[in-house]
Amino acid sequence: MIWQIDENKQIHPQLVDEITKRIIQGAYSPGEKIPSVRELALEAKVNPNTMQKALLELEEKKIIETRRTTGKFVTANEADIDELKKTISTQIARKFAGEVKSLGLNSETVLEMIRSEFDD
Amino acid sequence: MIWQIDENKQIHPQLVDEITKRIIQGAYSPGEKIPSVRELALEAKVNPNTMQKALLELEEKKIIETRRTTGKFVTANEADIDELKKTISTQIARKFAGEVKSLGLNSETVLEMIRSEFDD
Amino acid sequence: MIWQIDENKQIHPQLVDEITKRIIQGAYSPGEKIPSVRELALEAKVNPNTMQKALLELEEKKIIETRRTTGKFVTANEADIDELKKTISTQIARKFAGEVKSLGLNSETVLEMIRSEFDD
Amino acid sequence: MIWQIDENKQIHPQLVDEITKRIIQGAYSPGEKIPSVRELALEAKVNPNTMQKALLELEEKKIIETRRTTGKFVTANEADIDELKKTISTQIARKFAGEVKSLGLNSETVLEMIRSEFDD
DNA sequence: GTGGTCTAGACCACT
DNA sequence: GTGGTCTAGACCACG
Repeated sequence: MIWQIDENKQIHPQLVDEITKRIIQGAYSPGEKIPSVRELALEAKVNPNTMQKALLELEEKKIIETRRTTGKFVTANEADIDELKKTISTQIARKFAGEVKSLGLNSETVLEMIRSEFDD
Repeated sequence: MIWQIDENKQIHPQLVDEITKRIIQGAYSPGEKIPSVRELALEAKVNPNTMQKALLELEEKKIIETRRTTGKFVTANEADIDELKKTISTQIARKFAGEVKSLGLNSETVLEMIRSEFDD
Repeated sequence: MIWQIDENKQIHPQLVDEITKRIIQGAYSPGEKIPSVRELALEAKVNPNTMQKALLELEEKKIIETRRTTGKFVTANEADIDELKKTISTQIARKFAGEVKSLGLNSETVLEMIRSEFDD
Repeated sequence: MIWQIDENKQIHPQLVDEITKRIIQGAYSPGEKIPSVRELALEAKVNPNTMQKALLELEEKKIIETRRTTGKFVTANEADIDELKKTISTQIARKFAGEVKSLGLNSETVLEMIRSEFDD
């Protein structure tokens, strides 16, 4: 699985986002074990410390949980994951809408642009 | 004019974006003088050096130009500015489309979300 | 290693030239790490920020590259470095030729002057 | 007559150099009147104050002289001018030789490069 | 200890 | 008062 990390921004927020995305997509499913910190760090070409920090943040958000000596697991509750998906989606949409509005684009133009992006 | 700067991200890219936005909106028009470095820095509550760096980047992108001891001016060529507007718009749209696609949302859902954002 | 900086001219272009020269000479070889920003700044008796700016310019010219938290390295590609040497040499020669031509000197005189300089 | 001024360097030294060059070439001959400060400033697209400062420096170097209410004149003494020409030429040659030596070029290569520049 | 960023404050050339 | 440059010193993320 590919990790796209921009070295010029802070790294662990990017890791958090990427893992969250994977959970939402179902790449890591509710109740499932996720790869070990070392494995993930290797994949992402990132220092294990940094990956550890990212996973800690996800745990604080109750998105994953640690079972000692066994590994880290995605939260079992599917409803929570669904809720998460909605929250993130609207966050992204809101941010996007804000940006295009501030450029002075009208909704027609914007919707058209989005449609053409989806036709690719 | 209001500056919304997030102190936790790098500042000068945010300044670049903000000024670019103003030029696209027409708040600063082609051929016109923009406020002095010091003035802008004061407005944005930012160190003049930081603003200077942002303006330098805009100059490298040929969006503004400097007349020594006189001030900085928006590029006179209106076609360039229009081009800029298109480029930026599609950039934003493409990024957004990429994000929502990677979350596994379909175009219907996405368009609906955008519409509801525009109804606010 | 000695740094000859003329305080009355802009400093960072001089730093750029000096470092470029060292790379061409092979004092810093392709693929090798160069001293840290702070170290170079200390050597050159210059503020680290100023050195940083100079190195940034070299990076934009693809002469050096940065590995975050590790250091800065000369571009590995030796052919590029060789190309660089040629480009710089002809640049200097062209500028010189332009100057002496505009003084109305003929090629004989010029060549003779150069020869005598090399006899020192 | 064309003036090539680089706005990013200090201006008046450039003016000094340019005028000196013209005198050496004979564009302004020994004993002759040179154009007025205003005229020169206009030609060079430079503030009259700046041109004035440049001419003052030339006067201090005894290259030109002011006759009140009449204008400024090139020093009458042709030997002086000739001396000047030699001094400047060797200065330029010495600087050039220094640069190419520090790049590690040998005299053969250098002489060849110069020749080819003169063949243009 | 590495690079990167920001602030504060100073000085310069030019108009 | 304009842009441009430099210094000094601080803090951050990362390894």
